Order: sequence, then C-alpha cells, then structure tokens
Amino acid sequence: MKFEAVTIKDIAKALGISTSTVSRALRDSYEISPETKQLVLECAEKLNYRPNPIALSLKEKRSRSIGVLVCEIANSFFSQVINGIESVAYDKGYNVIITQSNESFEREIMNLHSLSSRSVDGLLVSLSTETNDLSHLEMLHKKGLPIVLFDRVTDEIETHKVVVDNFKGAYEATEHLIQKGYKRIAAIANSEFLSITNERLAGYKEALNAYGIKYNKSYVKHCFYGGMVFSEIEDAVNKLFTLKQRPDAILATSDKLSSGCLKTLLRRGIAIPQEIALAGFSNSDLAELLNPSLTVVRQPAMEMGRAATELLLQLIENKRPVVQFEKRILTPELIIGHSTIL
Amino acid sequence: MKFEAVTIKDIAKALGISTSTVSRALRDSYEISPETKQLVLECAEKLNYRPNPIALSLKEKRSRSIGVLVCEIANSFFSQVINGIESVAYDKGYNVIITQSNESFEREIMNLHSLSSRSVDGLLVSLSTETNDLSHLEMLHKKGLPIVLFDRVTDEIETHKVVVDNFKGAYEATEHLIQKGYKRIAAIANSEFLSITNERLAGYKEALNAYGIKYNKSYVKHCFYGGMVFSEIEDAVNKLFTLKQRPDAILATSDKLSSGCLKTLLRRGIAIPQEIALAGFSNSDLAELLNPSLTVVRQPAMEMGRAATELLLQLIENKRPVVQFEKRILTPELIIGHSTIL
DNA sequence: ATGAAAGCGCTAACAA
DNA sequence: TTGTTAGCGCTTTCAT
Repeated sequence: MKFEAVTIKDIAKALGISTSTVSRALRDSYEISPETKQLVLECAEKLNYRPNPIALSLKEKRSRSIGVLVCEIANSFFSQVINGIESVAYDKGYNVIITQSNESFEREIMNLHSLSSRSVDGLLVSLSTETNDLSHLEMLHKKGLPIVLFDRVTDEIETHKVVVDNFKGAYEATEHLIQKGYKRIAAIANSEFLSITNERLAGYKEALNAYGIKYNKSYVKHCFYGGMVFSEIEDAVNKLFTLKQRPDAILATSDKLSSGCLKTLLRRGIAIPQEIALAGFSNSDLAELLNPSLTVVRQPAMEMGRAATELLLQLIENKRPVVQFEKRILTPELIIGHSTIL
Repeated sequence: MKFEAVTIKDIAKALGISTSTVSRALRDSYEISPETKQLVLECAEKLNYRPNPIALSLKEKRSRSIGVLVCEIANSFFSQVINGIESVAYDKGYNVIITQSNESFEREIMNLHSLSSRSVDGLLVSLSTETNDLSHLEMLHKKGLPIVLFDRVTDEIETHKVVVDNFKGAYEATEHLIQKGYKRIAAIANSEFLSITNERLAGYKEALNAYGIKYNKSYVKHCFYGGMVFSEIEDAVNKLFTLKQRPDAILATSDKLSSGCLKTLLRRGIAIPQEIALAGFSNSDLAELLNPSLTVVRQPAMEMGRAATELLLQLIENKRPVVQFEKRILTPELIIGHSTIL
C-alpha cells in the first residue's frame, strides 16, 4: 500500500503550465518570471509537493547516500565511529547505509556488492578480521567508486585512509606496564591480516625492545575471529596461564578483546592487577567504571568517523580525479586505571 | 568522477537485439527462447552487468530501503537493536538507513522528513525523549507510509509496536531491592513524555505498593534530556543525596542513566551497595564487569530489532492495507549483581 | 519469440 | 519567458 506522491506534473496540470516551467520555477531559475515562480511555489506548498529523490538520482547518476561497512555495529568503537559518520553525512545531506560483516570475509564481499550495486556514491570501509584477499575492494576502487578506509586499512588500495596511531597507542600502553614493574607482558590480538594487529604488535614489541625486555613469541596470542566467538578469547587467556613462565600482564589490542579478557579473568577469579595486570584498547564509556577500572588506549572514534566522511565526500564531490591521497593519523589517548596500578 | 555502469542497452547493442528482449531474458520470462536467454545471460556475465536499483525504484515506486530513527547509535541498547534490524533487513534484501535524533525533537522531525522524502519504504522509529507532539509522525502515517514503533512508543499512532514489558522489568528490579532490605528506593527516569518512563515508573510504584512502601515523590527524578547531558544525571543524584531522608537505593530506568548514576556515585566515592544500592536498565555487555557488577534489567534488544523489522517488512509487502495491528511485548531479564547485594 | 514505444519523475538542450 | 522533447535505466503493454 503506497501513497501517491505529488509530482511536478500535478503542479503543472493544476496551473495549466508545462512541467519544465514548474521544474525551473522550483529551482528558482533566472528565466522564469517572478509571478510564475510565486504561483508555482504556492501551489507546491499547497499540494505539499516533495521532489522525488529517486528520479533525481536516476537523472544525476548519484544517490546522495554513502555505504558503510564495519564488522559490528554493537561495538562501542564502531558505534562511535558511525555516530561521527552520521553527523557529518546528515549535515551534508547524505544518507548513511550501514552494513556489518560480523568479521566474515564472505559477508564483507556480499555487503560490498550489495552496497555498490545499490549505487551508493561512495564507501566507508573497515575490513573484517578474516579479510586477506582484497580483490573485491580493488575491483570497486578501479571502477572509480570513491572509497575511504578507516581503522582497519590496507596498503593494497590507494585511497584516503583514516587511522589512529596504533603503534604509539600500543607502545605507550606497553611502556606504562613496564614502568609499573611488569616484565612478562603478553599480548592478545586479532588476526595477522589486519593492519591494526600488526601496527599494535609492532608498538608492543618496540616498547619491549626499548626497555631491554626480550620478545617472547609464546606471549602473543591471536584470535582469528576477532573475539566474535568468546571462547576464542578464553582459550587465549587460558593458554597464557598454562605457560611455565606465566605472564604478569596482558595487553589486549581491541575493544572486544579487552572486555573478553577482563571477563575471563574475573570469571576465573584472578586478581587484577595483583596476579596479572590488564591494559587494552577500548572505547567503552564504562572503562573507568569497570572492576578494576581499566587502563585503556582510547581512540578518537567519533573524530575518525567524521574525518573519514569528510574525506569521502570530498572525493565524491570532486570534479576531477583525485591523485594525491591522504592518510590521516589521529592520536590515541592512554587512560590509566587500576587494572595496571594498585 | 563516476564509473559508467553497464546497462541492458549495452547488452542489447552487443547482441543486436532489443532492450525489452534483454530485460525479459534477464527476468527469465517464459516468452524468451532458451537460446536467447543463454546468450543474454552470458553477455550480461561477461560485461559484468548489474541492474540499476534506482531505475527499478523509480519504476516500482519502492526503494527497498527502510529508515531507522533512534536517539543515539552509540548506546549499547540501540546499537544492539540496530544489529537486529540490519540482520533481518539484509536477509530480505533491504538497505537500512540510520539516523539519530540525539534526543532532540527538532532533529527527530528533520530526520523523519529527510527519510520519508528519500522514499524509504517504511520507518522504524523510537521516539526522542523530548517528543511530546506527534503530528509529524501522524502525518507520515496517514499518508500510508508503513511505520513500526519500538521501545519508545506512543498510543497516538495505530501501528505495529514492539516493546519490552517495562512494567515487569521495573517491578522486578524494585521488588528485588525491597527483598534485599532496601526501603527508601529512589528512581531516576527520562522525561515524562516517554512511554518507557511511565511504564517503568508504574512498575516501580506498583512494587512499592505491593510491599507496603509509601511512594515518595521526591525520590523520583527526571532527566529531561535522557542523560545526553551528563550533568543532568549528576544533578539528579546529588539532589537525592541532599534529602533529609536519604534514599538507600536507586533504580535507574535507562542504559544511559544507569551508567551515569554509577559514574556519579563512583566519582563521589560512595560505596555501592553499602551506602546506596544501584539497579538499572542496561544492555551493556560490561554490566557484570562493573565495579560493582551491576544489577540490571536487560532487554532483548537484538530480538526487538528483529521483530520490529519483520513486522515492518510484513507491512510493506502486504498488498492490502493492514487494519489489525500488533503490539509485541518482549520479556526483560533481571540479572543480579553486587550493586544490590553485598 | 521478439520489437517498438510509453512511462516512472525529473532536468535541460533546444525551440519558439 | 515559456513550451517541447529527449533521456536517465528499466519494465511492460501492445504490436508483429
């Protein structure tokens, strides 16, 4: 059951003029007499005319909507990014179409296809943890679809990128742990496919190195599904606990992994930070309210969403092809809680 | 810079046949010979043809997209609802366009207008805490736009609704507090315009009543902006603390209010539950990890999103006008933590 | 079994 | 200043 919308045709008929006159009057064209404009405007108002954006899209070959792909909407980091995206898009008159991969490569491909075939004007993408092959994105990119990558990016695609200084974030968190006297620092990370995994682990290793602590491979655990399966995190933590040289601290390198670690430790009744300290990347508003309050690397998530959207709209609205791409690097913030200090 | 998409025209030209034949072949019409079909399909495949959804929308007068209005995306409850919405919509081939009101009435109106004028096929709406006047929604509804309300609903609009049993949730939480020995139970709620406010406060009052505790008006504080401004919550808590008969427990009736209360209490260094107990509606995954673990009324948020979307799609895809509307009431769950028990 | 043509709502080049 | 017409990509009636 649909409601019949008023079209310029209706206005034209009502006024006994042509549709093009109506169209021009509505767009306030210089070639229409003030009287006619007045008439048309009044009539449009009276009939409650609303331009049909679909007809416009068909004509202009643009939909004024942008597609977003994140791994999970219900994740504090990503929901904050989306918040930023929505706010900028709204201001510029764009719609935001959101999809989630649930960290599945297959789903990522399907979403990307669906979005592009629904003719979004551009794409804002954060890769899934399973993603290793980028041909699907590469194809869309080559076709000329504007794409901006954020958070989980890749060097294989030349376009604007917005990330946080992951190296710095992990370095500072690790340094903090070291300075607080922890020596056997473990790390729990996503799959090795992800840029954030490698950058964060690099920061972690460099901090160890800077303080003369030997890097121990068995202290690093990967969660291939990014913690979408809770048992993955549990297993990782449990494995760390079976090591003869048990770690005295853990650095969790994502939101989901941080909360998963904390949950596992609390459920096992392990004292934090007495038995083991915990620091993690997290954007939850509740970090400071946790038990114990969590030492976190916090990312300017909303800012990331805003920046990515601005860059994308710039790309979309640029007449000439952009050749110079920008990688915007935002600064994370280390917030110290009681999970690393008594 | 746009990329030229392949159209049926291109296929027709390549094959030296008419566009209508191509169109029919692609839709597997019975009137096309198997050979032609084969040819067309192969050619479409080769040219990587993708139907233009916008052209289809224009023709069919439907966009296969639904609009969502929530007050805030970066809120665990709503992001979980959106998760549910996205999953059902994805399965059914619909796009989800998300907007947020930030609890502003004005923004709600603008979003709703924007969504409807962008010809979404239907709307999934949760009202802002400022919303008292429903004429904007009423208008769209009268025009025949399918609408399903969820969580924050109103009786003024006759359509499908999906809510949680707010009365029950608040009743049980209050009852739990009473059974644990608390006698002076305060409540912090959103604006009185909201259905959830009234239903939850009704459950709270009824529980007090059932246990012979007199309802004390000064124990109930409203946050008009739903806690979008943190100081609002702080003020509410502070006011409770200035009462001569200081409350010994607080029931916070929304996600944002729960975390805001906890934050205020922790920052003031107030012992929970010794000095004051705290229970609240919350859908955060971290509730059990808080300090202290929070007694919460948890809503089946994802389920709510799924149900609302199913009802909306049913409404959209129904040929004949629906006259019998359904109010689906989901059951909340009380999860007991240490914020109400030592 | 296939093609020609109209039409969805709108804009714009061209005519008048 | 205004009207006529074609066309955006696709479907569909009506011819053939």
